[in-house]
Amino acid sequence: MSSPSSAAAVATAKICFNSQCKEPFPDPPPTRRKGWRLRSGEIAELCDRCSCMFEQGNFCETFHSDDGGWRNCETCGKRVHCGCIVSAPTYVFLDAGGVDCVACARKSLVTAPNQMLSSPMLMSQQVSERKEFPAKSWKPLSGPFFGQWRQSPHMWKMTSAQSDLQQRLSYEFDRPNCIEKLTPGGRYSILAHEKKFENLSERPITSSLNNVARERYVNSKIGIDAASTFGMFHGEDNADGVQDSCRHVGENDSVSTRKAVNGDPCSTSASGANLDVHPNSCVKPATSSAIKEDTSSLGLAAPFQSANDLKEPSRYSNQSQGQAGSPLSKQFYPQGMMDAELQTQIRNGKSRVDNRARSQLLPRYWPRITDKELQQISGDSNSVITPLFEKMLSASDAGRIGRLVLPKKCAEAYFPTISQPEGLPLKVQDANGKDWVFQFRFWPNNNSRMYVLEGVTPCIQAMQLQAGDTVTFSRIDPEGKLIMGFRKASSVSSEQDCQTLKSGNGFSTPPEGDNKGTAKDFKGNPELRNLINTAEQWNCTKLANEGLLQKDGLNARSSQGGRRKGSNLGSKSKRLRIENEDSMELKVTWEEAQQLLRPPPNCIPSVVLVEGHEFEEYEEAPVLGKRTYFTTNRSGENCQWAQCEDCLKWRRLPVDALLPSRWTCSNNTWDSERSLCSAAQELSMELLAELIPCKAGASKRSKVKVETDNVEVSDGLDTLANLAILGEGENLPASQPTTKHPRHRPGCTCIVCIQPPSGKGPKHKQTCTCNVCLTVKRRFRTLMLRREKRQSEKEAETARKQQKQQSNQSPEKAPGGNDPLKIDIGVSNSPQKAMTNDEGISDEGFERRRASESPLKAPQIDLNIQPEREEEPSPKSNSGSMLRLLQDAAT
DNA sequence: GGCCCGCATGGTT
DNA sequence: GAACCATGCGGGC
Repeated sequence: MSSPSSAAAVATAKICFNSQCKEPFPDPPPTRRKGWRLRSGEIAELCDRCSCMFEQGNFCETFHSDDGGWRNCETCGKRVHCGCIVSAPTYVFLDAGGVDCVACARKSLVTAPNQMLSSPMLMSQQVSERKEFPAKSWKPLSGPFFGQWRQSPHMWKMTSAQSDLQQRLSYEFDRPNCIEKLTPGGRYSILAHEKKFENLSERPITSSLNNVARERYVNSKIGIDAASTFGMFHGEDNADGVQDSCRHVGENDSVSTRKAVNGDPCSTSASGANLDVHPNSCVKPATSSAIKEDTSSLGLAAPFQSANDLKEPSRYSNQSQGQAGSPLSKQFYPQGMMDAELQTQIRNGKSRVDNRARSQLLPRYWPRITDKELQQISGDSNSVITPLFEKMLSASDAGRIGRLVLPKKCAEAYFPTISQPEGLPLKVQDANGKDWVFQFRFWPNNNSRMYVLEGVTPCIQAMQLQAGDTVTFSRIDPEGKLIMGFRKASSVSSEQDCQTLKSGNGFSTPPEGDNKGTAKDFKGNPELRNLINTAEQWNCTKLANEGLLQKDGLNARSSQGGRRKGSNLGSKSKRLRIENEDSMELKVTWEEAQQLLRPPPNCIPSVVLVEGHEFEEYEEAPVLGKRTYFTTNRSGENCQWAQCEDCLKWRRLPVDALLPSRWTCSNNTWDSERSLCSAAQELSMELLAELIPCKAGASKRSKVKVETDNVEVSDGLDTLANLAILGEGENLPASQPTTKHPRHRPGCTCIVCIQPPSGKGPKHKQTCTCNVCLTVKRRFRTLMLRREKRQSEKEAETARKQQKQQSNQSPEKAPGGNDPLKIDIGVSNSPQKAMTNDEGISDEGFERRRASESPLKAPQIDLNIQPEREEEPSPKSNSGSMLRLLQDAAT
């Protein structure tokens, strides 16, 4: 069992820690020969051979084959040793009994995520696969995840004691140091942990070890590392006066964890009050609370605290197999980051994040990376991805400024502490493995801070991100790297994602399944959204299910990261919006806009059912009527009020009156006395103001301005309504709603939104066979066939008329002149721009599109349309256009 | 004049 | 009402 190398250096040799080997080896060894973590917190020093076996996971098979404790993996049947310190991290106790080897446990983690598997604890336990010290080893324990991430109800329901135990177990087994590289860690249930600790508790506890451990964690800001290594350390707790109640190793461990979490040596030694919790008993609320807070603080800064450990190799290296200076530190601590400040923070055990931060991270920042994605990121390696947070890019984030505003709590939780506005360089790796260095800094702001990542533009551009897309920050262990992934706003329904949910180069999140708690609504059914939105576009469809629409609108806000009202506009489009006073004033809600829709003349809408939702569909585009206001007088009589476009006087109308978008007194066929603008107004403005608050007393424009509180759900058609109002008497360009996209929120998954504004990038191809495209094409085909038929009939009819009345007919009165669609041609100054440009459709493209649009081209809703292509001469012939459309649709 | 930096403002939660 | 945060905006280069 001797090796030549070791024999050559017997004089200064150490003896292999393996009692069945005892092979001497040089001291210091030429190569690192680290084994498992000892109860003392140190690492067993092994000879080359044993070390190799240990690293390969064959140690027990080699040396403990005759020992007891062998069991079979419930999944693969592989023999698993469960009877020694070396094997402790190589198996997982199953809830239903039995054990799984870590490999199987890990698989089950991926394939059958459940509340436990999704829990931070489990994630952390995956870390047990790490070879090297994971900076985050105890991070899950602390809590960014424990309570923020996923926030599994299960987790929330756990008692404090359970939480504590989980945390403790989590970090203990999360620690690569103690687990060394054995096999990949898998999921651990609480039971498993408890059992494991029971096993551990059988080991003798020596006072010396306790002292060692105690000293270690007292000295170290992250004493938790030392104290938590193994349950044995809890002997030290005894020294604190809690020994009697902490006989159980697991319990003791729990206690020591808490103490360590305090990060305060004093509290450690004098924290008896905090320690008098029986291991198996439920932690008293007060104690638990205090503990949690401490814990959270530690955890939130975990990676960096860990890095701090690295900065103090003298104390930590022993525990971490001399990993000081490991890539971890480099990753998390770029040179500039390794500053005294950081050390000070670490030494002081200060936590930048309190429990509040942990628990109050807004749901919109919760990472929504699925296990699947995690697996994709980590690949087949033993890397463990820990989602930290995500953020939907704002316009300014994705703009040229190159500054990504970080949510404060996220920044403080997961990024290094910075005390100077200059901040620190932060190395982040994108999903392609490319490293980026951003400047992580902050601005003082209202006695607070605004954290930003500077220099993100190249990265943003490389990932082809834009406002509305989501960037995700994760940490990959054991490297400890920060990973910046992304999720395109359209990914949930984009072609590729529809089919494979591929993450691409980012971590696209599947539309469903993972957003159980937060992003439901239509987010959970993007195709439905698409269909609805598409229907809006194509047919000016009126969604019968208003509740659905509301959901839609709300969803856009809630599930898409809580975009603010009106904040989805980029600076440019916002300027446009501001400059357009009318646009600003003329906001109407979705419902109001819906009310303005009028069926096209002589057209009976047909109700179609799309995925269970009714759509009122017109074969011809509806027109927008004039907005009116309904009132009820004291006698209970209902009436309707409308304002003359010319004199601005308000006229009372029957409730069933439907007005064209431009309505004047002369159109007042219901009240001949007031059919002239010269006629006095029936009611004074004061009375009207009472009847129609906020409307009658305002200017022409603002009279119809509607409070914007409900705008969130109105975004879709507010501009549509504006068109009607601003249209100055002209019908809504019937075709426009079909080709121009109402303002959707970033992240909107409708088929229009998923198209990049620039026309670049992935988009739905003509051959796309996703449900959205198929449905759209099918319906489009039907519509076009009908339309073509009708058109030819009209043309024939018009031709006949022309022959008869040629002398009286205006040359412009072309066939189909009565077609309301025709009127739309003349509408060129409508503020359609506002409808689209905020969501990414470029102004130029929009202008071009608008310029080239013809009503009959309207149905040509090539949702993948490119502005450049729009410049192509528009077919004069309707039929030609139709043909082309049909061809497209047929593909 | 354009860009960048840093702070201020104000809407939103 | 406080905190957060998107973005506006002024000043400097």
